[in-house]
Amino acid sequence: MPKESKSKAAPAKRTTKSKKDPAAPKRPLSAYMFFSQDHRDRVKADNPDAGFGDVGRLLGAKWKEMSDAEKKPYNDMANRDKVRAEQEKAAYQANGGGKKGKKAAPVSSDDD
DNA sequence: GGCCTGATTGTTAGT
DNA sequence: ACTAACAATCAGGCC
Repeated sequence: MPKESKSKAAPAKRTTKSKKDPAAPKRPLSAYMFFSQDHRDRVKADNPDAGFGDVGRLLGAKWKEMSDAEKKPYNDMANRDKVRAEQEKAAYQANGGGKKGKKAAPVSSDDD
């Protein structure tokens, strides 16, 4: 069995904050992201009165109820997105990795 | 070498 | 424009 529980699972305090990486390669969306994109309309259709918290909760709840096979297509999308992220990271590293302000682009032997 | 943590993704809707 | 739960994710960084 997979070791999912350990010490992680933060309470709930992150949100788009902090910004240490200047180039921020950004990560690939997760299956949930694609899932929401497709279900956002469906959930809203089922809960036209539901706002964000309601939809979000129901969405996640359903997501867990979904079978791995159901998530498969979403995983596939997330998979392709991951590849996309690879390009970002690659370019990100090619641009300085995570250094401060540095170009670092040895394209030619002599440029300066 | 292995573990962990942080940062990010997208949704909506209100402020 | 941002933030908030919802879940995944994953790669790099640190011991």
